[in-house]
Amino acid sequence: MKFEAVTIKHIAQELGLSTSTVSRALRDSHEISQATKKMVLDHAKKVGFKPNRIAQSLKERKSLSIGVIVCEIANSFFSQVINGIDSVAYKHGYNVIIAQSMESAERELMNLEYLTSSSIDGLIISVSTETKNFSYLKKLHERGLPIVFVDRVIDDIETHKVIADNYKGAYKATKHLIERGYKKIAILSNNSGLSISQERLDGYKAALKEANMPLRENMIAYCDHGGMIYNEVESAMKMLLKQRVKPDAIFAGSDKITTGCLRFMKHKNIRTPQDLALIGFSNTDLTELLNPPLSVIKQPAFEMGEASASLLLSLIESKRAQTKFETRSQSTELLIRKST
Amino acid sequence: MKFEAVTIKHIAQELGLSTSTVSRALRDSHEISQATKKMVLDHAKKVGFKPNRIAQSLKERKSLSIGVIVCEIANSFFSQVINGIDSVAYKHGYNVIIAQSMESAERELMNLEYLTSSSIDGLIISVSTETKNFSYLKKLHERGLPIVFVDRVIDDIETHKVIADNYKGAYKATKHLIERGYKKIAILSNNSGLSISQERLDGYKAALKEANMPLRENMIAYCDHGGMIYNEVESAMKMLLKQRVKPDAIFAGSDKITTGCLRFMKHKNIRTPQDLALIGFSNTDLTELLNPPLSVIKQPAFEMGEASASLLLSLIESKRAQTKFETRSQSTELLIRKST
DNA sequence: TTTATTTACGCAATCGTTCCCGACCACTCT
DNA sequence: AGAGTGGTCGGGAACGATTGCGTAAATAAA
Repeated sequence: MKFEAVTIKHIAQELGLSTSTVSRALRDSHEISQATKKMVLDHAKKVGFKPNRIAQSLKERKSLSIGVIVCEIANSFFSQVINGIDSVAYKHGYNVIIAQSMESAERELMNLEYLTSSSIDGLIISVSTETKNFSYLKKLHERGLPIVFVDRVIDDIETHKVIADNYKGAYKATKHLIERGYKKIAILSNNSGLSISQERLDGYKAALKEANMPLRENMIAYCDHGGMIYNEVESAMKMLLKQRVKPDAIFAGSDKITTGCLRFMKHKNIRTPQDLALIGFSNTDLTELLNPPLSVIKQPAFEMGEASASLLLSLIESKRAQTKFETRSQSTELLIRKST
Repeated sequence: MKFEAVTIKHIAQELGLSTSTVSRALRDSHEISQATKKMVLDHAKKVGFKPNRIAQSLKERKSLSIGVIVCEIANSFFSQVINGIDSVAYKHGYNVIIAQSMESAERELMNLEYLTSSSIDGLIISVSTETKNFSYLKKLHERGLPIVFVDRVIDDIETHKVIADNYKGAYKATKHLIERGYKKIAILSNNSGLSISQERLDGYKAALKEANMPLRENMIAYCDHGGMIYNEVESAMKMLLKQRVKPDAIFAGSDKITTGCLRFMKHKNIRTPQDLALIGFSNTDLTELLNPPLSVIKQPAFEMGEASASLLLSLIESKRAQTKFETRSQSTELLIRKST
């Protein structure tokens, strides 16, 4: 079934004008008389004319849409980021096309190929945990596609990046645990290949070092898919708890890892914080309602989305190729509650 | 800055062929020799040719993208719905363009106008709480735009609809409360203009009636924006608790109302379920980790997204105008935990 | 009155693909 | 030998909107 739209050509015919005149009248060109303009505008309104954006895109060589690739929409952090992106894009008349990688490099690549076949003017991406090969992304960037990284960035590609201050966030969380008197602090990190994982790990290490506490390698565990699969968290936790020296506190490196961890403790009847304290990165607005209310590091997700959209739009709308790029690091918030 | 793409014309020139031949070779037409096909395909691959989807859209009069309008992405129910939509759309080579109404009818209309200016082939929408005037939507539908409603439907418009079995869900929840011995069951409903609100209210009433319990009008309160604003929930709750006969149980009509309600109780130090029981519609996967673990009615959000996308695609791809439409009602799940 | 300038509009090309017509060649069949 | 038949390919017109250029009429300047 077809959706018959009214075009400029219809208006031209019905009014006995040329398409050029109609087009110019609609765009309020100075070379069209007031009388004609009014006639065209009135008629356009009457028949409900809406310019065909596809045709405009083809002509203008831009689509007024931006692509967004995240691992998963149904993740509080990313949905908030998208919300921020959308709010800025909407204001500037851009569409947001969303694709999910589901933490799969293959799917990410397919989304990338699909989105970039001239249907987006720019891209905001948070790479998947699996992504090891950036060549396609790099090629796109070299060929001039405006790209902004958010959260999970790729150092090799020089462009705008928007991140949370992961180092400081992790540092603050770890320091908080130390101040609370915990001695054996384990970290449940996201995939080690991710920029955020490294930064958070560094923050963790720095806090330990500052307190002259030993850095034990067996206190570091990884969830390669960021906790998207619960099993991953479960086995990592089991591994940590099997050690001779068991941790007395856990620092979790992502939203899903944090809640997964809490879920694990609940299943195993591990009391929090008496048996094991827990703090982690998380952006759900439900943390204070949890049992126990979770101490968390919260990222300014919405603001990060806004920032990346602004930066992307500035890239898209700048006339010449940019050479100066910025990395915006936004500060995290430490919310101390009952779990530590 | 511009992203210079390689076109069919470039390939034609470099190979000394016409654009028609190249186009046909790429589309594996029978009227092109194997030799030429191979040559074109190889060269296309070498130079990284990707057909310009905008041009294809213009020519084919379809964009291979579907629009989705929901009130808010950062809402667990809707993000799961979108996830379901995306999974089906992706498989069929469609893009998903997401817009948020933020429960504002005005914004919904703007999104609608924008998306439908020939840039989407079909629409999946869950109307905003504010939407009272469906005329624009109706006009679009009459003009042939394939539309599928999900969750919040409009009865007046005849098309496919995907909903949860709200009546039964609410009935089950209320009945559960009754069986637990609660006598004064209040309902905190979403905006009364919404289809889902009516259905849920009806389920609630039916359960009361079946148990020969009185239906008290002052046990019914509304949150006009579905709990998106916490204040709304707060004042509704205050109103309910100010009554001479105070409720001993609350049935909350949406995700945000449910958690908002729990938040309110926590702030006011109202113990759950001793002072006041709570059950509600919710789709966060954190409910069992809450304090107390929440009894909830869970909707098959992902599946609802899948279903609406399938139905929409069948509408889009059907040759002639459909006249027979279905309303898929998917059953909800009652998860009994500690809050009741 | 003649020339210069403005005003107001139309023609046609363009964006990248697709596809309807032909056209041309090499065969095959009467 | 002439007509018919496939097999391959190119020309060119779409799709809908934009825009440089050309030009007629209207007006101003000389």
